[in-house]
Amino acid sequence: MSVPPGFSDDWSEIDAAYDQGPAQPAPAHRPQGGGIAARALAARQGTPQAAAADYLAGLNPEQRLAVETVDGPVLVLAGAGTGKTRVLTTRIAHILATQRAWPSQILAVTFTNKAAREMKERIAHYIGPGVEGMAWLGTFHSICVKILRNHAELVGLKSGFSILDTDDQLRLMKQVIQAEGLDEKRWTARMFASLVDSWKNRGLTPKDIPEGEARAFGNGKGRKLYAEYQDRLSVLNAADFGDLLLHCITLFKTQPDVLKDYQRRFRYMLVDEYQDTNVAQYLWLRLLAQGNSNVCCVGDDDQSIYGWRGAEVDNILRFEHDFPGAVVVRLERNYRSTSHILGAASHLIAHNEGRLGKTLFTDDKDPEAEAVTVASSWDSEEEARAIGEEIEALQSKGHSLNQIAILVRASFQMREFEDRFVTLGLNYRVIGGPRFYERAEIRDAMAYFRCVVQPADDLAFERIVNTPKRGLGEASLKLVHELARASRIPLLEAATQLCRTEELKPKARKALSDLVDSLDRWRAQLVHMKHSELAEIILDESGYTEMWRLDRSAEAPGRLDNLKELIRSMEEFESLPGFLEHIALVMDRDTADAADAVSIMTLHSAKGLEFDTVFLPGWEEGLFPHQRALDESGRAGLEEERRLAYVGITRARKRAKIWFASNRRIHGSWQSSIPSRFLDELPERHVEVVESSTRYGGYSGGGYGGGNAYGVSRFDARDPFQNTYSTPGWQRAQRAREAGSQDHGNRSDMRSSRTRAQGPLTIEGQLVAKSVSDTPSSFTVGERVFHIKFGYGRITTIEGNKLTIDFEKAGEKRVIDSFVERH
DNA sequence: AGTAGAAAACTTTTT
DNA sequence: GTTTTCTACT
Repeated sequence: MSVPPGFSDDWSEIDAAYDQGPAQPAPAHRPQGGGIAARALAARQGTPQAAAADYLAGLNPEQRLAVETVDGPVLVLAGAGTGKTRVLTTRIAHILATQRAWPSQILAVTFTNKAAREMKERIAHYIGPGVEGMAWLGTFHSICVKILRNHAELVGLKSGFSILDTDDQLRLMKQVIQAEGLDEKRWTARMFASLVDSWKNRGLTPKDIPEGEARAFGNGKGRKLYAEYQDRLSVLNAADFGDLLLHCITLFKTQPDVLKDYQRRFRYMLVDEYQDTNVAQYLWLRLLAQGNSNVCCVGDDDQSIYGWRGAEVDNILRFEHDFPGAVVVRLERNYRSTSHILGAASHLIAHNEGRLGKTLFTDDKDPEAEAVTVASSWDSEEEARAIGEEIEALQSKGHSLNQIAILVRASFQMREFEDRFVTLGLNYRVIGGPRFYERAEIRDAMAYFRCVVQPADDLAFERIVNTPKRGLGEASLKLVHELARASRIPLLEAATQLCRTEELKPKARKALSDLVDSLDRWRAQLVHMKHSELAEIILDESGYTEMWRLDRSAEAPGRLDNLKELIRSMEEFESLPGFLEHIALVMDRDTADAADAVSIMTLHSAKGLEFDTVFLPGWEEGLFPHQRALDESGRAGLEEERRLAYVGITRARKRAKIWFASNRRIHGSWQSSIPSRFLDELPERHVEVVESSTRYGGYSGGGYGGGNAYGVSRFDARDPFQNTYSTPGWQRAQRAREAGSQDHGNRSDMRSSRTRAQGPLTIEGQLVAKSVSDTPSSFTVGERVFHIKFGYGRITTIEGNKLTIDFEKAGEKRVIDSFVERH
């Protein structure tokens, strides 16, 4: 297999640059005109500082130190909004302008494609089109792929290896588990996948994993399964995400020459979001940095939110130890947010232990600055409604929707906002969300392409062999599999051979040989046909497009659109292999949406962004902090959730608006909720508790005998470092919850005295919606009741507080007793 | 072989 | 509430 086009070119160009070697690149090669590099060059005879002032101007002393300390290890602790990206990009500009290295000799690593793209754009500002020479600016994964493509054979792969997505990965693991004769229900592929992932994140190959962990899975067969899986991958000439790093590390460890080559190549290394690196990434960097130690890591321990996928905050905490003589620069001057927002965020994050500790400050002294607000609502629906209203109000005051974001903890929260905004006709865009490439139709299409490009890609073949339906069922496929296994050949090869025999039923044989022939034909066309055209032909001739055209379901047209979009985006690439790689690594599609729209996204995907106004809904115990984080990771989990909260608040420039709802639907049933403990951890002087306009919320409360669940006293003066579980507000909230369940029996009567739309009572609201109850309902079978949505009906069955009602108009429904009234 | 209907499982975050 | 997976039927 040859090197896919697009790589070989890069490589020779880089080699050329590399061979020319150090410090004095010929001026002729410099980007034409404009950039600072040229100007710096011109000013070279004069004082370097004068020339430097161009791009160094406007940096504060700390930033400047971070930029100018180019030799030796540097750790930049950059708090939120302190100009982190600016430092990184200026530093690169500085290295280039001072002729210390060629663009191709700088390794700049980010985590997301977005970050890489952004960095590239910003560097282009300084050096013009010369950025294109920065071949080694990218995500960890994309850089690893680039390296592996050139040395694949040394780690048991061929250069054209394919990169598996999670879907393929799971199917392959399932096969491995089955082959071992294990119960797939007891040992699911999903469990195995996360286990393997965690091993790979720690840089462990099958032989390295601790015996205990190896034994814990699959009746003690963990290690064997892992080895088996890796074997299958290498037979398939494929790598999963974790492999990209792992193989790279193996390569560096086993091939000193190769490592040395890269060590010399990368004269300067920069790592963004260092707090998110996992052990494997750390090892990788360590190996490269052994050459020269010109490593600059930028990060913020307070924004480490990816511990669940193997990120080691420890990497950043340990930096000085790992890289002796490291210069540590703290960036604490915040240029983004008002002092209220900073005050709230800093006070919150101060509740975490085990942080390097930074104190953000700002010069912003705007007397008009708005305090961070905390508001409450009856339920999540009303939360969406109220936030929608606030956004409309902002809009009518001339605020741009692009400057407004809603940041949620979990993606299921997004739907309610979408629903509401659709009703309001408010423009919104969901960022993150289900990825384009993850959609079934895109995957199917990609599987076709993969089969054409990589005949040995069994997983792709399996995916499309009977999509669309060709009458190739289990029985036929079993034969193909058996032959493939027996002769150690790829499935496609086995299928081809099988078609020449009489083993298959005539119908199946015809179908299979048609497919095989088509694949061969397309492969032949690959050479001389434009890849986007060929792609269209493949989808048409395979009957795949037809399949969706005939599909009468609501999604079908959208899927066809997606396929068109896929073909269209293909045109931007030189070749089919190049495109396949792009899809595997760059999961997000560019939504350069110009339209004015509110952004809706998760807190995780909001990292690195900023908005004038940020809405933070769903600050409730169990949701945020998320129950699972607490259950699985205890205190560390809580601290990570708190960092997430910190990230959320610090996204705001001018306004941060926190919300919580008293009731939320989780897993389909209503659950009452109590306010997040993080609310207790906000400092009173920067926070304003807002009276909910609709008065459902439990926040300011009142009226309920014996005190209010979480009102007034939430911000009682107290020691800020006290254990959060014992804060007055937290305890009170818990007491209120207990009181609530005891009183539960009474409340249907209270409830029936009013309709839902009028009730101002706050605590009652919390109780009403409790759907899980062993207290018997006060209703009786046969009673005639009224439901706000379904109208009148008669109760046929009662189970606890769940009623089955035969409605006159709506038919039989199961509803919670609190939503009906006697009639 | 394929489909329809029902039960079961699953819902944190993602390169 | 939704999606996936299994089972039973055509």
